[in-house]
Amino acid sequence: MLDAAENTSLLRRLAGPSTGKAGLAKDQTEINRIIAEASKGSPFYENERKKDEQVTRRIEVLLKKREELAKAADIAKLEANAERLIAELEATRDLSQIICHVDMDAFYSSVEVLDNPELADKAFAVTGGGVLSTASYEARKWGVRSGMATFIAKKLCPDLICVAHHFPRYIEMSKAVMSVMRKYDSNMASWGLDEAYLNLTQYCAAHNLTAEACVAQMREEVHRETKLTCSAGIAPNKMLAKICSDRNKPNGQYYLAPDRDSVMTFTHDLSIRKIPGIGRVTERVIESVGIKTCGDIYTHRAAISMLDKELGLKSLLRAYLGIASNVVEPWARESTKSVGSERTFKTISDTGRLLEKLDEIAETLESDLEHGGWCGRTITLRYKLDTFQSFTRAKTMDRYVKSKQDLFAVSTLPHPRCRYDPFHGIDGDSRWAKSL
DNA sequence: GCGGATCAC
DNA sequence: TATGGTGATCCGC
Ligand SMILES: Nc1ccn([C@H]2C[C@H](O)[C@@H](COP(=O)(O)OP(=O)(O)OP(=O)(O)O)O2)c(=O)n1
Ligand SMILES: [Mg+2]
Repeated sequence: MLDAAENTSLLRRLAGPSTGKAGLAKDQTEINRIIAEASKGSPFYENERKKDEQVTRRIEVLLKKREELAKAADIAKLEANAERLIAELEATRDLSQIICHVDMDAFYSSVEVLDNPELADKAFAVTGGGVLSTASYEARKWGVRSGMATFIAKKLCPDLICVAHHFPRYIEMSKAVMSVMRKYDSNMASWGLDEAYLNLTQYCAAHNLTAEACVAQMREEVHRETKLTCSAGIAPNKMLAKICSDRNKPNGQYYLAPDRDSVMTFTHDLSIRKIPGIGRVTERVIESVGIKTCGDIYTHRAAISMLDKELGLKSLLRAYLGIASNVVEPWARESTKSVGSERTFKTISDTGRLLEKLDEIAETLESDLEHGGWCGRTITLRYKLDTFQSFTRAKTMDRYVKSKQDLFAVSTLPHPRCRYDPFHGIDGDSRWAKSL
């Protein structure tokens, strides 16, 4: 039995991020109802429900602790602690750099339209492995989202067209986009296939351009060269720029002026969920102590100060102040810490066949390691049951390894939790420290 | 160092 | 007839 609050949080978990934007063909309550209806009783749904309950327990413990600590709390002292940190952070505020975050619009979908113009303005999604990678903006009007199971998306939008993904094409188009943008900052940092951060300070100065004109020009050039549209945010640091790039999506840009007042006004009513790193679970936890917006962080600074370890006072204050890193650096090979390969497959209960499957996955990983020139010391095996529960077993070797043979060392570790359960999926995998 | 949880695309 | 793949980080032990 779910009480009303738990039910709400579970529905939100299942529905994924709602746009919050106008133009929904169905209202969000109706969307949630259809998703719950379609999911109910499935092993996936049950697993999500259990995880959601765990979070509920975690919140209960947190609130109890707050109650306990509040009895003996010296509010003035707690607030002073927060104020001290605020002053410390404020001293590091740097508004001198023009940071831009660019995010391609419905990236995989847009590439599919290039290759099949029939899809333009249609409700369609890019699928693989039973879930959607992304959906066209037409499809999003029906509540269809990234990460959603294909069969649920079809219930929300019966006319949804499903297209299988074409990764090599996305990689190719990503390269084309990135090479246009890199002309504006040779230190550009790409994030995934469809996002990038740039520091435009130098370019703007050298070409006597305002930040907004510079970004408009860059987006125009990207479109001319690739026929793809993107959205951009311009702000004094990476966190703010990323949030801004979402404001005028699709095919738009948003400029946040580099002065303290503009930044503080911007963050004041900003939902904490917009902060990169604050996802659905953290949002729920923070909301439970009365914080919904970045402005609320200041109001509740004493409580957060008290629950510093659980909530992270410093990082929340940074969100409140709109202070974050403005360093933009290109990807460096040394920053890679792990390389892995995983597959989900139909349930296998037979140990022999399971080991065969693990062999295939290890083979894939071995090949990826070879091509990338990687090796590593810690090997992690991840496996998932048909209940969707997943576990990991890791082993650190006394030398760096890369062969399939060596990867298998981890397969002989005991797996006490799954002895009597059929496997659903296994992830052969490994984590790294060093390149060859 | 290990395992679980969370997050991002 | 049905819920992906890759990589990173943080916390408590
Ligand atoms: N759970 C997810 C999220 C995203 N992607 C892929 C498909 C997207 O096209 C691409 C970029 O992710 P975005 O979050 O930027 O989403 P889109 O670019 O599709 O749409 P938007 O216009 O909202 O940026 O990454 C994925 O495979 N699985
Ligand atoms: Mg995008």
